[in-house]
Amino acid sequence: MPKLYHHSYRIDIASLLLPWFYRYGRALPWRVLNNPDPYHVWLSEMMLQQTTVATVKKYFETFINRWPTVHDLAGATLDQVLHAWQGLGYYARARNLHACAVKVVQSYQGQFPTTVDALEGLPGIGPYSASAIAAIAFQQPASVVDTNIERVVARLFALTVSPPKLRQDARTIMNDLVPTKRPGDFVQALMDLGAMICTPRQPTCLDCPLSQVCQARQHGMVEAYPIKIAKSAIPKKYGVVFWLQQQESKAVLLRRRPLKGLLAGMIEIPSTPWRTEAWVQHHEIFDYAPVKLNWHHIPGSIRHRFTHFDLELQVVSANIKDQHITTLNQEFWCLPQYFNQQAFPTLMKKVIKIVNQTLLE
DNA sequence: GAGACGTGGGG
DNA sequence: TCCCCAAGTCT
Repeated sequence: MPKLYHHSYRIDIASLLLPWFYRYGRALPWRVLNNPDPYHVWLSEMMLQQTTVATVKKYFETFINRWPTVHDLAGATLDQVLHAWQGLGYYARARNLHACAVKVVQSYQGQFPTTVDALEGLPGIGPYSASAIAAIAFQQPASVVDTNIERVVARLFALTVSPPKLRQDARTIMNDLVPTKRPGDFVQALMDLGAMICTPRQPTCLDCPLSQVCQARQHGMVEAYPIKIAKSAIPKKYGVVFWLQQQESKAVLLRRRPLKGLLAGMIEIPSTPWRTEAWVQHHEIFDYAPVKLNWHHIPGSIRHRFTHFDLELQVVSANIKDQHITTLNQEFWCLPQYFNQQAFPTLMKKVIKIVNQTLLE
């Protein structure tokens, strides 16, 4: 525990922070002053994991309009949920979201549990989300720490430990800071402060209600906190996509990805494996082709950055007279006018776009 | 504990 | 263009 940390900050911080929050805090679709719907709180927290507020807003509205209650969501198919989640990323969240809804209905009569421990036992809910839901939806003084609060706390107390130790230290401090009165407002206020004022770069300390008690500010070193870890370079991978289209019907061959791993359960256009060596040898590429045909290279390429590698895809295309080929395990044909029903990740939308540009010329 | 896991926006 | 980063979780 930092030496300069005092218990009295509990009062100081809340009394400084809450007036600022009630005046400048963000209006968000899932945020209401009193008695928020736990389903809304939970749904927003799942979507907000590693995802910006601006992006989440659209998806949140779509989901609650389509599935107004956790019962409705539990009654949806996984495929429907994956489709609605397309473009939002981290697709394991969509699988966990559906599994969690089912479990809440089956094991909790459709009522979310109210304790941190019980919440953390649900799919997709980890330490952060369990605490956040408990505090915001159920008014529990839970120790909520996300990257925003972690950064704010690191600066307030000039914490020099590096993650992941910082996360634990921040949790300990937040456990003391969080008030029993309106804890949900308090943690949301800290998150808004981190998102609007105490930002990673160029924080606007002149507008900060806590600047008077901020130790990093007193040292003139605000941006030095929290300590950052140097990131290693990410590898580059290559793949070749096979755009196979029926001559008459114009149906395109698609397939579903495995239910585990990258883009799990999402729909893709068949391709070679993605590997770190570029694909040069034709025979090597076409060993992976869904059918032996005369493939034509489509000009241009798709570059896509995932969290842990860069991907460059080339596209080859071919037409096939009839549905001669036996579709393998996860392959199926789809007419382009029904593409909007497929759960395509953004990467595949890029592929479709480049193909359309070429074929329309 | 470290790596896997998406995407879009800002500087 | 490139790098950083965003209300983390799971294995």
